[in-house]
Amino acid sequence: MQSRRDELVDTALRLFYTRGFNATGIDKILAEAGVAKMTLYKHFRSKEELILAALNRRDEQFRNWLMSEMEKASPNPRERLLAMFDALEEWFNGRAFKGLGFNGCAFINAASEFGDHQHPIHRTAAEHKQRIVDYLEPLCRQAGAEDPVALAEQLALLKEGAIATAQVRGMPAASRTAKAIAATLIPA
Amino acid sequence: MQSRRDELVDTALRLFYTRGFNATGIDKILAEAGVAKMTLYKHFRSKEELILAALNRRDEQFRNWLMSEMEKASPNPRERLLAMFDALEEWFNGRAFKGLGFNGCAFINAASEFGDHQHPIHRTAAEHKQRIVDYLEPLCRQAGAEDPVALAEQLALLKEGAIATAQVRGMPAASRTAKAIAATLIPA
DNA sequence: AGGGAAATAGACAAACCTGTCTGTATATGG
DNA sequence: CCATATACAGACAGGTTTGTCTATTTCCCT
Repeated sequence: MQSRRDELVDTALRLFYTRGFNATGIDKILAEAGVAKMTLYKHFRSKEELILAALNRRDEQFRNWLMSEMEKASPNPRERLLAMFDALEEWFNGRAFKGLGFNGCAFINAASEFGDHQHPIHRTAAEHKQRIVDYLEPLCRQAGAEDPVALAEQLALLKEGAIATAQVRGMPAASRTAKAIAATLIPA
Repeated sequence: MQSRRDELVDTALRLFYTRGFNATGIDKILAEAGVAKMTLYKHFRSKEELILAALNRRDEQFRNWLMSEMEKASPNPRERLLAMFDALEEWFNGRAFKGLGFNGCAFINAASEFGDHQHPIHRTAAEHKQRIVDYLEPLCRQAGAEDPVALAEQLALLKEGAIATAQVRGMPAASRTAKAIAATLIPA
């Protein structure tokens, strides 16, 4: 059973993700969550804190999803890394998160709306991206990469490129473009 | 000499780019441009039309800059394509557009704030990205690519990945990661 | 069953938003 | 040099925003 706080964070995440952070008012979140305003301000000091909570939820949700997709695809490190791009395509096609169509990366979106790199929201976005790289690196090592750190950065960059391309141009197949490149980079 | 309309569009572009579209109010643009409100609404029917004008200006400005950087780097197609990533690094380090620090890609930002793919602003962003691909393709052909269309898509995806990485993680060196990959894709 | 914590509805303040309107001033071209 | 177009300042309407406050109700635990 979900606490009021959790319902608030879930609804906020959904609305922030689908309609933007600045464009989503507190009142809309409250109405959709069926929660009173004072309840929100008892759990969070401000809208900014709610955004941070929503992004932290998304970080957990997204990385859990991505890792489990990769890990269930194959025990082989190379195949696992390549499976990331198959997972992306599922996401781009709206099949990854129930009730949450693809609207780009929540963290790229957040970093774009809160451009100042010192801003807590921007920093949270940067941390998420770093965690993805940190997850890829040992896999790159296991796959026999000469420079696993560099390869992890390359694969992460391909992932970002696929996301941006899929979102802006409405091109879910960008995942395949990225996968084809990745296949040439990961040792056989 | 610049018309009032041009001053409006320039100021709007600068503020939209550095502080976001929804977060930037009409009044702030008017104050910074030193223009009266009625002048704005004589030239544009709404804020949305001003955003579209600003993005069209940016499309022209950005592609002119990118193409001239590439073309002055080398007459050789392969070198020209690789020079794109050197240009990106200049941009990431804030040296590309006078008085306009790097804040990600204005079109990725726009597509993220106006997520609906049917929205005129989102469409304008998609068109810009397509024009970049259309510029790369003949160069890929001249460089001797087996499948120039596919290579153009790959290079464009690397560009997007570098931009997103540079912005979210504050990592201008992402351009070099992308360039290293590009060098393996373009025939020697 | 009763006491305390938590959630509720709804009003409110103060600031902001976009877009309209009025009346005045400036500048340019014939 | 005057007529016309353009831009000006500033008020205004009507709606939205975040965050605070009060007074009431609901729920849970012992």
